[in-house]
Amino acid sequence: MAALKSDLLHVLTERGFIHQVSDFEGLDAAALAGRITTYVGYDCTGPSLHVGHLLSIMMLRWLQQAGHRPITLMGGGTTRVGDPSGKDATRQLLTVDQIEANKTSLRAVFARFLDYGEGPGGAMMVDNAEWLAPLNYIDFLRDVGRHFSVNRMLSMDSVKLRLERDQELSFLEFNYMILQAYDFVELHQRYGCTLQMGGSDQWGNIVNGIDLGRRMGTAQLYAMTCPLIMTSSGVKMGKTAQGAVWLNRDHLAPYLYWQFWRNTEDADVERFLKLFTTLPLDEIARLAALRGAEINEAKKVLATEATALLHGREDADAAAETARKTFEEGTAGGELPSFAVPAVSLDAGIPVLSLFVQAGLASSNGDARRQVKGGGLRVNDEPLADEQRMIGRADLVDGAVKLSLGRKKHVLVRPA
RNA sequence: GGGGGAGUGUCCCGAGCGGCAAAGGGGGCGGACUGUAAAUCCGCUGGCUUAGCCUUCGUAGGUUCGAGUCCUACCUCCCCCA
Repeated sequence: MAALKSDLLHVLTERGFIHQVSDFEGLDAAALAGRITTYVGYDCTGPSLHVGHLLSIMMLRWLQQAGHRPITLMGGGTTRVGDPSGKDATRQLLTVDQIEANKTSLRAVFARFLDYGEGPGGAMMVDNAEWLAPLNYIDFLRDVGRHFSVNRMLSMDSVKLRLERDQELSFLEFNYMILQAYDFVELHQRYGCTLQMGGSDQWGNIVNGIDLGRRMGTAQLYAMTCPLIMTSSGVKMGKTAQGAVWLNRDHLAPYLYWQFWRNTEDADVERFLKLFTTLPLDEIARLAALRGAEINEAKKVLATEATALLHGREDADAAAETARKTFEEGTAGGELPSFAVPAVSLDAGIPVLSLFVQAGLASSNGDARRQVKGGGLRVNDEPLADEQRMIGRADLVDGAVKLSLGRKKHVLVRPA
């Protein structure tokens, strides 16, 4: 690979964002020559994005920073079809209403990372339902479908894997790659978009778009993918057993988001600082050099910076302060998750077990009971030994009762 | 259409001579040790008003004192033949 000349590829490379690029030199030259327009597509399969999406958003952010124009493409049309990539089985088909609701709910997050201003480098939000929904079947087959070879489609990973494992692949899903390829061409024709980025599982779909573009006479298009992030222990990042690590604050409070980053494994700290914060590399190198318990300082910086990008500096600092009070002072910080109980029932007294269940720290009374036996529950930092205990007004400390499961999960119960 | 095989604990994989709340993993949660890390060790992992009761093995019936296990029908998936 020749020395990189463009800021764009330089930054993305040294921060570890790049997994594959279709034509490194060509893209480098294009980025150097002028403003390029790039898109990343987001399916509307859920009500919120999660940390798995963050990598591509950060790429768009750096790209905009380097003077180029990002497009966030909402998959209002493609989600009605469903991407088979990386999925074992057909997903439940979402209704159009659900997709629309999801789309609305996803939008806000992007504005935290990208500038949707009017300028030539301003980001754009586009929905592919705009051109996919009105398509006429016969026309589409003749104009676009004729460029696709079924022989080749069958050899694509997303299709091949399903066939090899004898897993159902509906004709509907089989069409997904055609629509995504067409999106790229459409975005090129409408907005001069020449680069599509995405996760490494999107490589095949993106390259299809480049091919289709060539056949339909667009300028040279480019593909760039980012790596699939696994934690050092080999788990796909952001998929906890409780569910995804959501970006929308009504799905995951800033404090809990901060906690997610704070609990990063030592071995991942440097990589995550590069990918998920905008700190300069020499600062990151300094933090990553910390050893032993000192690396916790780096984790706090990671947590605060990553949270600040998404939720703002103020909420990030508040989360950090709450964590400090909770974990270093052993008191209760104000940003801890809280849960309100009617004042009258508090006066009457509430059985501890059911209180833990209501607070979401136990899934059933039996679960809570087991946790008591295992020594995992605390009330106001006192280990809970008596599962019959009643919680009442007398247990309020500074207006709240602090319930804890293990050392990390705390909920404040307040009268309402 | 004909022949064969499979569906087990609402996270997954998976054993299961008619006595089964059902082996064993993985994952998860908790405890110990630590640094809110990793590794390691230990415990837990259907519900309840917990010496007991209730609900679970694709669905619905049946045989039996007793069914995940045997019988019948049906559903779904896979393989071979057409």
